[in-house]
Amino acid sequence: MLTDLGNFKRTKYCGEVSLSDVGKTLNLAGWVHRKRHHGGVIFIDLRDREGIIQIVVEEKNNPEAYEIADKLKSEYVIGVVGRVRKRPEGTENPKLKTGYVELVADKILVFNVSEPLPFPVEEETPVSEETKLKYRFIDLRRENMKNNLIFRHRVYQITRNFFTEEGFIEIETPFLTKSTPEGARDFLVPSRLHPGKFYALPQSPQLFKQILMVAGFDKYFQIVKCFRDEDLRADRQPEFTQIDFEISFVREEDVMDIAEKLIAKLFKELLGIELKTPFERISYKEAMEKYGTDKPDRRFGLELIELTDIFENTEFKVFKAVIKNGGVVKAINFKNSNLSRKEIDELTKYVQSLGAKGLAWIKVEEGKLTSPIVKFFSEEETQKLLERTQAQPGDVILFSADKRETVYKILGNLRLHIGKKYGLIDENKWDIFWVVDFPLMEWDEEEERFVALHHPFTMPKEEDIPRLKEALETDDLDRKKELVHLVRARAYDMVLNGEEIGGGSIRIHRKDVQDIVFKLLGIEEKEAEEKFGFLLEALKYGAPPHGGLAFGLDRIVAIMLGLDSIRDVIAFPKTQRGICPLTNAPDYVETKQLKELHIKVVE
RNA sequence: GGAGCGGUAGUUCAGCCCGGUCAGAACGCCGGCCUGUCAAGCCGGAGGUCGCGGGUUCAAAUCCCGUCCGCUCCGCCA
Repeated sequence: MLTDLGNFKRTKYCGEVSLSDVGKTLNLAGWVHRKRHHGGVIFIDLRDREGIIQIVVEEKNNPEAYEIADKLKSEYVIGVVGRVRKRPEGTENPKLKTGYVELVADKILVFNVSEPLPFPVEEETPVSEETKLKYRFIDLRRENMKNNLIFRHRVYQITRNFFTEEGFIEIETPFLTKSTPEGARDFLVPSRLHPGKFYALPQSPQLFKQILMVAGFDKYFQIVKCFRDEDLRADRQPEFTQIDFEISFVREEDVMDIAEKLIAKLFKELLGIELKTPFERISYKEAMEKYGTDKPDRRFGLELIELTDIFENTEFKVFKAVIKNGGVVKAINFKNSNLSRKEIDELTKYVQSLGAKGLAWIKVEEGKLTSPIVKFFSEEETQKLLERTQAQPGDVILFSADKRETVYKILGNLRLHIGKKYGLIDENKWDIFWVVDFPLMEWDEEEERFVALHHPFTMPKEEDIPRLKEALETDDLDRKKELVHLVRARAYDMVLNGEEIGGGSIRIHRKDVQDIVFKLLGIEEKEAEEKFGFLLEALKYGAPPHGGLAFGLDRIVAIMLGLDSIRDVIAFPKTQRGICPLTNAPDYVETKQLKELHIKVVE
């Protein structure tokens, strides 16, 4: 039954056959999507990339083709030569794009057979992630996955055209590069030619694009894979794609303007949505205080309310202790929720999973307050609290009192949890804005040193540089922290529906400033020389002022398509433990290979 | 490293609480019938190491312990 392609040549995609083809003879090729056998007449839904068309085979008119059609099974790969005709009246199928025509088979060629599929190409039944990834070639035949990848392709095209029109030059940077400290864990590649030495896969092309600026390519862009060996999430894969760009002789506004234009263009051309530019900007401080996160989802309320001042002199031991230790008291008011004890218990469990000791709450009811803690409050405190939270009967106020960062984390996540769980999020809204005025560095308790919030090449605000210098000079750690925390970065993040989709900064182009920053980050001169020497060297030879940004392409595509996981916009993604079920990577290698690489595995 | 949810037929699931006719459904698959269907229909059939290992018990899909895998989250991710 099987036949070679022979001189068969496809003349059209199945999905593109239309009324204008009626009467024509076409050669179609594709997969048997489904077969309906009526005894005497067989209908075959033939599927290719562009869609599905109905093939008709009648026994009395074409016994030869009928005999072959009879034997066809799902997902056999066939070619059909036939004549397009208008469907008989009353048999049209408006659900199909091609539903007003059908192809009367003249000849059927069977190019290949298929075993029964592990799961159907139809999407009615969901399939477990692992099965989908193991049989990704089947999964990608599905309408949604196929469309996702085509959508992604269009994002590439629009992006490339956009940057080209704006005068940017696309330049590739190496994947086999040098491991650098700071940031994520590197994937390492052993060097065969240099025993004991390793390349690292780039976490981003950051240093190379800066060097390209020094080289005079004043507008660079690239759609590029990046690699970070960290734990995975729904929006994080070990290898992911960035839209990366960098420009010389610019300030923040110039970079942000280009970034906005690209996003606005993608939304307009792909979704038909006009985003209002320039995008709104909020400060890091505002984001943290109101939402407890630097990437707030503002499509719903439930903002964090500051209460520390109200409880400054409280007798309530828990709050008192927290405030005395420099912590804060904040709350969210879940308006008109009438939460039951059971629901509050669930929320308590949730915050406990985040590391909270518990969840203090007040149920505001008609004429009374139900709460395990309100009895410890003074009359005045209760009054001010109700006023500040604008409490009404039906509301439930949920508290967090702890170190500032902890309160942000607890309430920020609780807010999001409630928003999702209780359907507060307006899914039809597109909330896009910038977060600006990030601190340059923050103190890392564990490592007992400052770490860069963005990366070590981010330019501090000019007016804050004296503070940096002073911080460098003082030996008083508390004073040092105080000074450093006041230093703001010339950095900006773009946030879309509560996800960070891009971030960038104006970079340090002066060696003296870079030296100060490295020193404060605890990177000694020798280390800086070893690890970033090539950049520092470049900065000596006429580095222009420059800045840029990188977008997370996978995230952008996923959000635009309304998907929760970037796995659904990546052809061959990894599972949460970094495994590819299709290829079974990572895997053991031959001892010989290890030997060549001068590597010995230690248990 | 930690928390939660899940793992039963090819697929998606029910059964698990309360151990004993609980090895079940739908779809798919195989065979047959059928000339206008399009999630075709009708009749018949095959198909399971209940993730894995151990324990408790007269008896375990069901209870307990451990472990592996998938997903979500915290930590981590400049």
